[in-house]
Amino acid sequence: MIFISTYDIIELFITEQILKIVRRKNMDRRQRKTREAIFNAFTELLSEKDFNQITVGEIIDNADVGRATFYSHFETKDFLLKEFCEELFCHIFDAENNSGHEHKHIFECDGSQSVFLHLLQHLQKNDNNVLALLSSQNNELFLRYFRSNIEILVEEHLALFESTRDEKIPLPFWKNHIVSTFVETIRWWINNDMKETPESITE
Amino acid sequence: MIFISTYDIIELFITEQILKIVRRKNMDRRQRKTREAIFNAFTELLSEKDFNQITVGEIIDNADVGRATFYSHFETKDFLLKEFCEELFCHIFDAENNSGHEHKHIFECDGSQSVFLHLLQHLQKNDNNVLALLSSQNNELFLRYFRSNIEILVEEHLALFESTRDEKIPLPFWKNHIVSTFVETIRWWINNDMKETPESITE
DNA sequence: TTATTACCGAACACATTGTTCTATAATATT
DNA sequence: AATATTATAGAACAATGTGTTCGGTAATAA
Repeated sequence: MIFISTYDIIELFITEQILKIVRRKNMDRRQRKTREAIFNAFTELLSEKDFNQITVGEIIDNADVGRATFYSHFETKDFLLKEFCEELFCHIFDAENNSGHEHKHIFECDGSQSVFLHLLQHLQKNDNNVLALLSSQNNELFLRYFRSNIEILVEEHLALFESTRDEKIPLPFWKNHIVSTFVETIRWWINNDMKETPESITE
Repeated sequence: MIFISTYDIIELFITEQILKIVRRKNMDRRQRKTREAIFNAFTELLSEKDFNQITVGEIIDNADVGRATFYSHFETKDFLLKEFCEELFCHIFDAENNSGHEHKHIFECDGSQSVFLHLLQHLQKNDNNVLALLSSQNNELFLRYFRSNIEILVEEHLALFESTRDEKIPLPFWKNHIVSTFVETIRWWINNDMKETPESITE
């Protein structure tokens, strides 16, 4: 016999991501403000120059925030980037759930074709200036994060692509190929000012 | 009537790359030694840690070279990386010309299939520890340089791939797709300890 | 109203960068 | 072989960036 407490069940549903969001909404208004100010300043700087050339001094000047305050929010500049990306991509990949409601998940559609379509449409809406970041000098940086998210999605919905797979091709290679094609197509698409989406999908 | 002086002809053949090599061979022995010492120290550090976390201090300590000497060779750490990569990939892509002589160029073979084969074989020989670099924490860094070299090669030999191309697919997209597949396959191949080459090629 | 908490701003030690200098030793030139 | 040239070591240097600490102040929570 297995005992499952209500606490266990709750814990099952409250993922780490959700916890973070809840924690953030319950934050002190001052904390939210400075956090947002830092993120905004950071976004602006990222579109201008390389991440490695951005100094903490510049960030806090643009955000109009004290030095000590910055370091009470983020351990280092790299942690700022990490949290920034998490928030950014969490937003992209979850936005449909919270707002639209016409489709619950980016992959839960007709077939594997609409997967592309949805993501591209989403990018076209350009929430949070993702496009600016993906096409900036730091595109490699963000494509890396972007890729890791895509990898998870593809992993979860590998069955959708199984039909087009040749039996001779080893699975991990096939997986890598799908993800790479996905990411590289988007990279190309963004760098070439975006043609229409269905056309890209047919490929 | 067009006049072409011998000087012009010579200039046609003496590319910038060759000039660099010649200049390097005529260098003072001391210069060559320190340059090599710095490169070796740099290689070792690159396999250990992230490029951005490597300091000039570490490099000159490992190379056992004075600080001023380093800066007389390389303007900054980034220039060191640049020259390092140039020498590295110049070596990979030109090695066959200078040594083997069984085939003159990586692309001048039977068909598009052996292109893969040659490059993979070349990587397997692991000249200059390219593999260590391509699979280190800095793999993104080197794959970027690697990619730009592949791009040039593909550009030059685009005709080879024309046969497999669907007419509906725009050319620049097709080019991007070939290069990406190429690079990403190699990335996967290296990260998975390299199976046999012909199998990868058939894909 | 009171207690808590986040903020500012300034100062601080520390590390890294890139420059400049002189003396010395290895090369190149004649 | 003698001399001129050039690269190097080593140390000191200013300039910049990092991350921490502190006490006072103002906003928020209780």
